[in-house]
Amino acid sequence: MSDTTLAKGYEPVDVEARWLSFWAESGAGTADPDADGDPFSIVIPPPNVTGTLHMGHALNLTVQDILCRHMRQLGRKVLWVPGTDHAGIATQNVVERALAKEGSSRHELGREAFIERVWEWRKEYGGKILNQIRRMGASVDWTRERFTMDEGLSKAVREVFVRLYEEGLIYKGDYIINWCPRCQTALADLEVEHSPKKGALYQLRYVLADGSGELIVATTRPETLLGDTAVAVHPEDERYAAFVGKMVKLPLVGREIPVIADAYVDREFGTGALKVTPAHDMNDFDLGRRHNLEILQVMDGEGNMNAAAGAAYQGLSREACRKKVVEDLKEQGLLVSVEEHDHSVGECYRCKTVVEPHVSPQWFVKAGPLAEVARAAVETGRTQIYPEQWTTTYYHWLDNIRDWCISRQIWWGHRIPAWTCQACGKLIVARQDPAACDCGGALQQDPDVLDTWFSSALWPFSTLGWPDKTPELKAFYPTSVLVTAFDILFFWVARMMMMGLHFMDEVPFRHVYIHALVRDAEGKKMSKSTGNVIDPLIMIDKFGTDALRFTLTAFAAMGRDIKLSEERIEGYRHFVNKLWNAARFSLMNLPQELPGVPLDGELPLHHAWILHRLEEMKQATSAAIQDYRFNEAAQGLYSFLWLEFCDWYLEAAKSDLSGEDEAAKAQAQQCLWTVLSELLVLLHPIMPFVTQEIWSHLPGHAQKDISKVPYPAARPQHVKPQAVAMMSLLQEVVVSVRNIRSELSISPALKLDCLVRTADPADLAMLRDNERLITLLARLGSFTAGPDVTAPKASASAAAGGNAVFVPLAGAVDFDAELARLNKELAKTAKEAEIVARKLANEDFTAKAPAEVVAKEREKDEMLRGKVAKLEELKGRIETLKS
RNA sequence: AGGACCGUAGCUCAGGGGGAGAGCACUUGCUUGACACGCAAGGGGUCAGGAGUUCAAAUCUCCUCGGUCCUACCA
Repeated sequence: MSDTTLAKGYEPVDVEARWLSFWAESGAGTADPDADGDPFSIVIPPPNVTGTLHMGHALNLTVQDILCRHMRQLGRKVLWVPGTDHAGIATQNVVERALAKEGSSRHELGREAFIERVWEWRKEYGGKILNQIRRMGASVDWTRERFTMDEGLSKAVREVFVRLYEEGLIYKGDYIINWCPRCQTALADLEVEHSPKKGALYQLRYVLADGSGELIVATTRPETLLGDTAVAVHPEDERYAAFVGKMVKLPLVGREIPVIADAYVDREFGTGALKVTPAHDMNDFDLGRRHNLEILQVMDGEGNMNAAAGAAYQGLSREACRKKVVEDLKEQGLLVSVEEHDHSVGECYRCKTVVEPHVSPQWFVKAGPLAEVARAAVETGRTQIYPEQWTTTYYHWLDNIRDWCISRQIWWGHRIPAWTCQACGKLIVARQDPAACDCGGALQQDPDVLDTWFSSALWPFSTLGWPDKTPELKAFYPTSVLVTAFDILFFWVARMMMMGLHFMDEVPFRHVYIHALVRDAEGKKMSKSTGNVIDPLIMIDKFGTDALRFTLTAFAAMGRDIKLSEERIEGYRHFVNKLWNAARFSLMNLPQELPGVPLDGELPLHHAWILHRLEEMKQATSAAIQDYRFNEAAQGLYSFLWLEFCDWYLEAAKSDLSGEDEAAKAQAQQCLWTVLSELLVLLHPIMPFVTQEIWSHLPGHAQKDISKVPYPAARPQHVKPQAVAMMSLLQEVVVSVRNIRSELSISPALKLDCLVRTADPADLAMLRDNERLITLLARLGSFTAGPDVTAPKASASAAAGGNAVFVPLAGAVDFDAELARLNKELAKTAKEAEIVARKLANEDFTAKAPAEVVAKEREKDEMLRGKVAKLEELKGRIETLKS
């Protein structure tokens, strides 16, 4: 497989396809519960089966994959469970739309045939998203893929439902819930989205039945007056004290309803008198229960007025009814005023229809006791949330939690395991479908299904086989970390916490990592309707998976949203290509058989320096990934590869690789191979494909699958911080020559000479040792360093540290240009020197600041003084020459 | 109403008590033996504003202004 030539540019398409099938065949992600090593496990946030991959998924998958791949490198036993969610309402809507196109409907098909149809749909489209997960390079365990409607997971759902019912934590009752008249189903509070709407505030006249006065009430929904069963005022409101206990005549209807007193009423709002419609308003419902008011429904499930609304209004839609009611009131002189009023209106999160509060028999989970435990688990640190700021949000939601409505009047989902006896009316909740009631009566199963999030809440343990006692459950629960975006913190994370703690007696995950939301370049949330979606697959086809993954990683700073644009991904493709070309160059200079030179003892500066920096990168990269600082890992590797490895090390190594010194050449090959190999392993979790492709061409590796290569061990003998200081002096000398060349417009082709005068023995030794290197990097004809180097008359000069750098110029020197150049550098350096000097002059600083800070400042002071002095001297020299 | 986050180079953003950074864009010069998806050298900042804590503040605290988002309520 080893091959020393690579194509000139990196072409991701073939490479990715090749390694995807390689990893699929080798079962790269397959976990072994009995293997050695500390377990590390993640369950994927299951995307909707019928959905397609969006950028949020792409980021989510990238983060999880980096963690999993890195943990494998560290020798952990890793399980990453993939899967999908049945997304009840959303999926049912999609299939219903398809049916509508065919001129059919679910009612025409009937329940069983419809469900059959959804399964077919799932079979056809459910594979799409899984394939997209594959394309992202996600190293999940495909042998353990799950779907929320699988047999095993359905069993878990039923077990949980029955147990919660037996424990009194699930109950059924007639309550007011959010109802979507279009989807024809109940919605949980969370599934209602509020958006501000322009509306009107109507003031209506309610006349006392005994004719002794009138009350003006304010309302935004005049049509609901048909269902009013009281008028409420604040008990301490003097304006209305006399009215309490009396009856008023309901306008248009004529029914007499009581005036009640309740502290809920806000005296400041409107007129301070509130019409009470228990059947059609959440707060009125509570009010009605407190005062034993009749619950009068005047609307049906489709949002149309029913018989109870009266003959004049029956059959009208809620919108039409409002118009007619207002007209009728106006006619009768009962409409006092109409003013504009902005308020927020609840909409169905799936279809955006205005939600109608609706009283109906529903199933609820008593959330309080579960929430308390879920809160405590985070408080005591059993589960940690990253970034930490989200814990406040998590607490706040749990502290104000209301019972969770879990029944949905749709067909696609887990059917509620409850039966009512047609004979005696007994309610049976059971694990196994019962045949008949004890009384012998026939049973009818509850037609409703469960909220999709009910099954999602069990995901961390249901996917591992619960309620059976499986090896997976034993080895991998609790999972290590949950990776998700904040928008499902309540929907999903909090509920998994509740269920996991209740049924497993242990948190579902040790950590929760909340990552960014991916937005468009303007910071708007990407959505199909706005048309600002960037399709990850199109980006993958265009720039490659690695470029996309690296982009997302580099921008994935904790607690921040990502503004993504195509140009950015394109930019990181250049980085992938840079790596490719660095490898290409390396391979051109590496033999098939590694020389096997040991890299110890005193090494030439550039080798010692890059090996030291590599040690730092190894330490920093792993630490950053384990702390969820993915952007730091990516940015560190980016600048190491580009600005250090490519710009300096490879250039420096050219002097060895193309030279005649065979020993130096062999040593350089060994060092280059070592750094490149380990760098590939470091980059692999972020960019699996390109690193694998290069790896497969590199000689000397028995393990051809880079995903199986352990993280490189630390080499303490290569930690040499002095090498960094020496290398930066070398760089400073080289840069100063390049600067002279550039600013004095000297052709790059022209070889210059360079002389350095230095009083420092260590600097001198280094400069002399690296003559060949400096000559190459600065494109010199000759290089001389010494303690008493004299400056040729016609020469440009610069300061490198406290050393003088001279570049003799063949022709006439432009003294003015040279002076300007030196002055610029002097001004910059003098400014820095002054800041440091001022600091050191401050006695408080030298007395109170930590010793190492003061020492560092003194060192800096010395260096800057030296440089300033040198620049002044050089400047003086030019001035003398000029005159 | 309550809460969270953000304001740093033209743009997008890192950093988070001790030398103001990156990418892109910009200027200049380059067929330098992997790379023009490139190389080299540059220009560019009141770290939103104000006050405080500190020997030292872009960084911590408070206030003001501007922006984003979440939760709740809105008869």
